[in-house]
Amino acid sequence: MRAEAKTTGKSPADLLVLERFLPYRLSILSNRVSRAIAARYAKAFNLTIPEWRIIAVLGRRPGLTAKEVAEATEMDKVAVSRAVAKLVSAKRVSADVHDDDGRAQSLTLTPQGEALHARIAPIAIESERRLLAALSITERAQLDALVDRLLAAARQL
Amino acid sequence: MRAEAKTTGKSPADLLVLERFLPYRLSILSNRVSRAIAARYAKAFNLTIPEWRIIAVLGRRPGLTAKEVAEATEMDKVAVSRAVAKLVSAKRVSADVHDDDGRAQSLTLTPQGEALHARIAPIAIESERRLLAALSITERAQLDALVDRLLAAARQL
DNA sequence: CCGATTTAGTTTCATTTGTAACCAATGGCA
DNA sequence: TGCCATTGGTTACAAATGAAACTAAATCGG
Repeated sequence: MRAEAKTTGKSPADLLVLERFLPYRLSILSNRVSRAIAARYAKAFNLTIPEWRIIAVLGRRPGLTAKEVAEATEMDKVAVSRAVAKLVSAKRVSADVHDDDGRAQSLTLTPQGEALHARIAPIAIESERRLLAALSITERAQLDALVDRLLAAARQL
Repeated sequence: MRAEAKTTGKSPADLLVLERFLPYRLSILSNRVSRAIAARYAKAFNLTIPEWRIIAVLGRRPGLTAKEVAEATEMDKVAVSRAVAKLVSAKRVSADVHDDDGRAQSLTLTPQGEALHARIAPIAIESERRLLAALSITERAQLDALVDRLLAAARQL
């Protein structure tokens, strides 16, 4: 046992235990979950996570511009641009010049994109269901509320 | 309004709302938090997140091998190898051949590494504190328990 | 209407990350 | 003892990501 002189004995190591550190745990949790889900569609459909997010958003809100997609998915515009390019060349998304802005493009799922969406959405939902199976209904509601609050708090960090 | 024939009217889009999808929200949350914290030390100390994790773990548990560090931080061994290489060349970590295995190395913080740890740990703790300030004590306990359960559940996904 | 500024999206280049192949030391075990 | 499968760690190469510069269309001020 190392002498601690007359201090409190609190060293940084006592205060910061990585395994209990919330940011670290959130990162691990998020990675585990994303990887598990992506594993179920990535190779099979040749689809990356950013691409899938765009499909998901366009499925519900067709006609968004790239900028709007970027806002809705919280991806940056470069990521959106690249993913959209791949989706368009795979004929999963069509990009038409926006009616009243020649720079912007109006993005929509093609029938193939729709079909893909229809196939993957259930897989995603099912994964979420399996994850949440570990919690009771009440706990799910708690979790939901807590995550909302943390998301808001994290925005101001 | 589009006709829905005689089905239930539930399309994948109704079921999967990205903004409410837990895996997506966890990903956003984790990114926001990690970026906010990293912003406070990354440039100032020229330290990446993986490097920081290794420092944090070695601070509490000196003498671990690269493999053990990889397990403790849930990083893969390549990431550990690279980060350790940088840390060693920056003289923040020392790597000595392990006593009873010539392949393995025993990793410890140098005095400089210790000093860095002592400076960053409080920053990290403070960030976590600020994030958790959004929650009551009870809620923090709830969150902790929920995250534990989800981490376990996610492992089996 | 014309030039200056802003905005949508793309491209380029450097860095990071992931996967697989690899090297070297170890631990059976015949 | 001497071979072979395993394990700790690194290297090499490809793909993903991020920051900044860039193009082109739109808006604003005069």
